[in-house]
Amino acid sequence: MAENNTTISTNELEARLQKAENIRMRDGVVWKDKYERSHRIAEARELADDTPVKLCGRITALRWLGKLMFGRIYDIEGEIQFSMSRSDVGEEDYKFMKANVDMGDFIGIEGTLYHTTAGELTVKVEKYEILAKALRPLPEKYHGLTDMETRYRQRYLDVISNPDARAALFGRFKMTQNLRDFMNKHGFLEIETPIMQNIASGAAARPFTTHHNALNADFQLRISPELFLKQAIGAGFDRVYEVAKDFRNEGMDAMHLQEFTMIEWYAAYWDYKKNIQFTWELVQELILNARGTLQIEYQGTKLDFSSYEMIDYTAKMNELFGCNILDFDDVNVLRQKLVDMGMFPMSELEDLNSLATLVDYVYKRKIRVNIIQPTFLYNYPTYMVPLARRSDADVRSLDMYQLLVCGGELCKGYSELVNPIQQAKAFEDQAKDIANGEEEAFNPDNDFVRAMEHGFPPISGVGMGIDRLAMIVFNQPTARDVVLFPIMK
RNA sequence: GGAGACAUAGCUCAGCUGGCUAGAGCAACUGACUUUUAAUCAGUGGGUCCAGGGUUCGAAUCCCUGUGUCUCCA
Repeated sequence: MAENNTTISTNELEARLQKAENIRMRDGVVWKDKYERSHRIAEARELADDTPVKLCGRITALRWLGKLMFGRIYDIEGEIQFSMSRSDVGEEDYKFMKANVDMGDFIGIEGTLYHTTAGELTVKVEKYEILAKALRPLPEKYHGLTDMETRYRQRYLDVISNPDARAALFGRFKMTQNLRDFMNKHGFLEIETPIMQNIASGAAARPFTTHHNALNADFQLRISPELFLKQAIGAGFDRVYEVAKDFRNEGMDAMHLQEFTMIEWYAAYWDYKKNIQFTWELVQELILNARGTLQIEYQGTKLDFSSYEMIDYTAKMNELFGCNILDFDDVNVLRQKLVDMGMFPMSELEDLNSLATLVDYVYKRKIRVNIIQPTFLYNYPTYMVPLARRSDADVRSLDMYQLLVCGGELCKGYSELVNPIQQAKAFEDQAKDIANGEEEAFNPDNDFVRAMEHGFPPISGVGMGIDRLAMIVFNQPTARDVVLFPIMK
């Protein structure tokens, strides 16, 4: 169903076309160019009775009771009821409205606020203007739109008719706005870095490839903005962030989208401990703003964001493995040990060709799934990430952390590796893993190493998945439910 | 990549082991109605039963293929 072949009920379309023609004959144009409102709907809801208002929006309800009618106009922030009587607007305009205005149309209304006998805030309309005709009807008002395909492909209908979808999607974007406010308030500057890159790096993921005709070269879509953002710090930008669409050409499920949004921020002269605190303040503020409380429920699980746990990743893994995972430098030895312990069959592990993927595999199945309440994991083995700073206390460990909720990673941050000699070596090790058949390794980036050789200050940076955070905050089962227009085949 | 489920009016859904002209509610159309909240009441119209093929006297229904969507697994 790639092309637009959705049919319109014949008599419905004909009726609406005729009404459009009637409007054209009276007004000259059907689809108007503007309307000067006095307030937005949500603003008008705060005003006292008898206040004169001029409002506009899409009609979502119409109830005709003879010489009196009630209707409702809608926008993304709110809805308000209006009433119109034949005596107030005049017989001719009243009849015209009844004959030619449908649910789904846009209308401007002018009148005063009052409360009905049932206690509902209502605009008593004295004058109206038809602003736009809808040729297709809205979905049914009571059941709303439930067909998942239509909800995704025609998301505007979903947003109009399903309050839950509206709350999640509107909330997501308000949250992103809030996020920017928070970053700006703390002295971060929003910058932009390239999406089309020669070789995508900064994460272990398969990229999308495209072709640049003018340069006659293949490019990859970014999988992470990290390397460019750190080069911006090298340029002297002290604190930067980017709300970045990343693209990873991998499997699709409830938690993973191929096109997703991260915010990454980098601060010179901070370490990861400072960033743990900053991350927590940010997450708390976003949840509090969106939900008004730090105790929220996600798909039946109660979550409490008033406090967090800290778990030492290496210590936890050592407990599980019965040995020190920092002592290994050969993936085959560790893999054999896991098989000997009876933790996994060899067939399940044989395609994991680096210590990083092997350890990560075990972590995801044995540890991550059990972490429900907000938890910071910290102290990771150095072989896990080639871009993070080694601990000054033990070079085999990283100054890195992740925030987990409901068995999912919301963000990853670390003190950045700014030692160019270690960085070059780490990329060499990644290149070996790639040569070893490991697909999930970081692509070396020599331009990045050169930038680091020119000198980087102390840095700490974080990447946080906005889609995942929005899923949790707005209690949505899949990441697509917080994406306005998700990709469809 | 593997398995399962689903696809019927603009929307939400019925439609039994195959059997009259495929139904309901909302929406639309005609009419009544000055305080409705899924308004109510009376009447009318509206279908490529996802597409293609097969079985059969007869297919929305059974079988095959395809398309799309969802869920679970890898």
